[in-house]
Amino acid sequence: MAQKDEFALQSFLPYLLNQAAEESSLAFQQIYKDRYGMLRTEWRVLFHLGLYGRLTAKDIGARSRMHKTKISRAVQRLEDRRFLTRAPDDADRRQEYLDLTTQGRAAYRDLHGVAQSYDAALADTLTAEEERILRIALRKLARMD
Amino acid sequence: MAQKDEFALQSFLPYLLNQAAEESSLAFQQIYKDRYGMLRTEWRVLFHLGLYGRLTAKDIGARSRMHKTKISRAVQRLEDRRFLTRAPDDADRRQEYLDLTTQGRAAYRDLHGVAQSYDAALADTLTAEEERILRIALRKLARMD
DNA sequence: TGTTGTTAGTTACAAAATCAACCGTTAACA
DNA sequence: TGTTAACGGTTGATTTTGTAACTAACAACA
Repeated sequence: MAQKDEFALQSFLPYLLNQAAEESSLAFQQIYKDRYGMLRTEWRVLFHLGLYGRLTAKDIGARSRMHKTKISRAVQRLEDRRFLTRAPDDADRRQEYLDLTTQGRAAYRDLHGVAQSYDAALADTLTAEEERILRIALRKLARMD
Repeated sequence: MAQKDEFALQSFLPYLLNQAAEESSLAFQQIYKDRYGMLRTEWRVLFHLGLYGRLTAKDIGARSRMHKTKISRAVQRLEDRRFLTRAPDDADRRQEYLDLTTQGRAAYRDLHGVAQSYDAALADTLTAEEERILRIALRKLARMD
């Protein structure tokens, strides 16, 4: 009655995904932390603003699926450190538009470049086919398709 | 002088990996939390013990790459809730062997089964080829190969 | 208008993760 | 042996996150 147990922890997709995610973001995390004292949430907010321009906190939430309290705190910290400014929306005074400052845009450009080469380096550990399929599969799993 | 900027946040591998990891572990997380009041760290420790049998905290750390304080606290909580016991190692009294209790093994078997079908459901959203390549690529990125 | 419900964002408090310092034990080696 | 370093594991202080309740503004509609 030997029970076949091929299902090791290492084949559990959420576990694998987590390990790969952690391992792959470690070095990059160190960079935005060291250079700009940013946390991951802050880096993400900065990235969204750098990429799409003026957004409200809500917009960022919709795109990133970060919880609004996380965004609120990240925006606060980025404002404190002069990476962004808030502009009231007169048409709807519940929300505020967020804009990167000159300093914010500089940080964005810097980190954008780092991310780009970091991504290329990661992809280099894979074959072209693996990379292509990986991106497709991840989009599906993240429900981003 | 239009600068081509194809590098969106959504193509950054660490970001994609994180989103996929979060999205894919959400529902499962709810299960071990609801059924056994476990946190992710605790579930991981339980799983390692269920899968490999008696281990020390250090062994678990080496396999999972969790920080030792996380493991220490997870072990503590699992012991408090009678999912595992500690046995002193007389050959090296710095470390302790950890063993699942009957209750611990039952929880492991239950969650193991859930994980198995959960994994199958996730894989169902992918083609066979995508799944195969995905696992290979993730193993490489997680440096588990 | 006025009441009720919804939305954008913040805040307060509890839960959890991180980091450094720590304790007892073992290893290395003069 | 005696001294110093390294190791396994724990603890405490601080930081970060999660959850819920909150405020202020808007919307819907009687």
